[in-house]
Amino acid sequence: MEDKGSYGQFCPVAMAAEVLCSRWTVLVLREMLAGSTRFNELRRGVPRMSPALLSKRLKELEAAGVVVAAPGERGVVEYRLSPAGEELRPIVMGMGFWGQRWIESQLSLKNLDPSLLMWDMRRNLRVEPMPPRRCTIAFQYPELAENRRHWWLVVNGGAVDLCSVDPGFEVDLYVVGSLRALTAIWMGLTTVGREVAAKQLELLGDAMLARSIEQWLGLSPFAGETRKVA
Amino acid sequence: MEDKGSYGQFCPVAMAAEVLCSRWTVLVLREMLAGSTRFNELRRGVPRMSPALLSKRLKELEAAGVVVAAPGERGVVEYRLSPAGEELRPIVMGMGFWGQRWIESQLSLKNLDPSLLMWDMRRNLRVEPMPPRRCTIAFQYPELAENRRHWWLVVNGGAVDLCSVDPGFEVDLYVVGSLRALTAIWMGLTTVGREVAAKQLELLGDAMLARSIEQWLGLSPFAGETRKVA
DNA sequence: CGGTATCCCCCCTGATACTG
DNA sequence: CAGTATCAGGGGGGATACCG
Repeated sequence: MEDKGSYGQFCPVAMAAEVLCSRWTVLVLREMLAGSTRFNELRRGVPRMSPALLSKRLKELEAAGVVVAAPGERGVVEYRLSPAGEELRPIVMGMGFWGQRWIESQLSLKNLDPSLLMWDMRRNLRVEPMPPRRCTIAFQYPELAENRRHWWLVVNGGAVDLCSVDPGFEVDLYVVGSLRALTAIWMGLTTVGREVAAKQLELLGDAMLARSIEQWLGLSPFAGETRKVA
Repeated sequence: MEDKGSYGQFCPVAMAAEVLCSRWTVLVLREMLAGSTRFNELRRGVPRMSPALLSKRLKELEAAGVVVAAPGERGVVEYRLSPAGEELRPIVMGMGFWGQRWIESQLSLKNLDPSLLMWDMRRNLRVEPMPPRRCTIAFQYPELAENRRHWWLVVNGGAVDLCSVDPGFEVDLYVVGSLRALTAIWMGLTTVGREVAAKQLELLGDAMLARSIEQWLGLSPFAGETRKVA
């Protein structure tokens, strides 16, 4: 009779919490709100989530009317937010802004991950301020193991590609520094200029690209929020 | 090294989700946002949560800087929201509004609970439209077992008391009907007038009080939200 | 690429009792 | 009243392998 997972409360907060507050769920929603639609695309945003669990969550969200799964262009299933799901945007974003304001940055910076960071940067890179030609930006994190040290963002014709293996193009700009510094920049906790001055970051190559980096390197959507804690 | 419960992501959404999205947590926050401060007061709002777990969650929220526990007037511990906790209000309320819009009401109405309903009504009853004298409203749910059938709201000098045992006062108004009907009214899914007309609800006693019931019987904070699903 | 299947463990959770 | 102690059970979810 009594559903095990249910709070047993008619209150809309409780009903909503049953849908939203299971492990990984809001992170999956965050990925979908950011525009990911394919299974493996979603996985890149939640790499530590097992595919079985991601599949289960997607089905749950579909059953709840939040996600619609339908074959896309080439018959491949695409997951999209329903209108109900789209209306979760202010809630998920609100959680992010709250986290940015109230979670100690030291705590966040314990969770460094170059793959997630580069993936985020790829998504938010601003193409317009860049030269119209193809540009290749190489990121290097010297302190990391070889297989996670090198990343390339290739901007070409308005599209941005992220590579973890050398695409072979001539590199226009090298961005070399600690993963912690670049993550802090991404989160709006510091700036490129400050980290360069502090020798945590080095820009090598095209001077124009280097000078305009704060124009084209997008920051986290939450970077502007004023912090209330250290 | 790697914290087990952590998502391992620096993203503020993930950090916030670690704090907010464990079982029962948002319901505890809802209670605190509604004004409850004492342990057993909180328990009344989450009756199916074990005291051990409530205690654990309160400690977690305290560690996260969301809740402040401090001895109150008579040395009894009182739990209050910190500024960070208070800033969760739009998020928790947002979840409620979203639930009201997008969760099928049939689903909510599977979770009927007279104790929660009466506790909510006690909290939101509007004293001003009532006569200045002491008023006793008796609620009866004939279909329920004897021990959950009878409830009394006693309004006296601006204070509202909820009793599940007869306080002994003369009753000014009897509200008799199905728990489902009264819950639906509380949630804004229907109105007193409609349920009376449909014979799901009966008002007996003081005609003035009966006539003004929609003035003094407060509704759920989410009742006004326009529904998008059945 | 896009998922299932399987295994298994740990911890969450619920229940009950108890204590200051 | 305000919790803590203890215990048992179940399932959530992590890891890995596998399949179409």
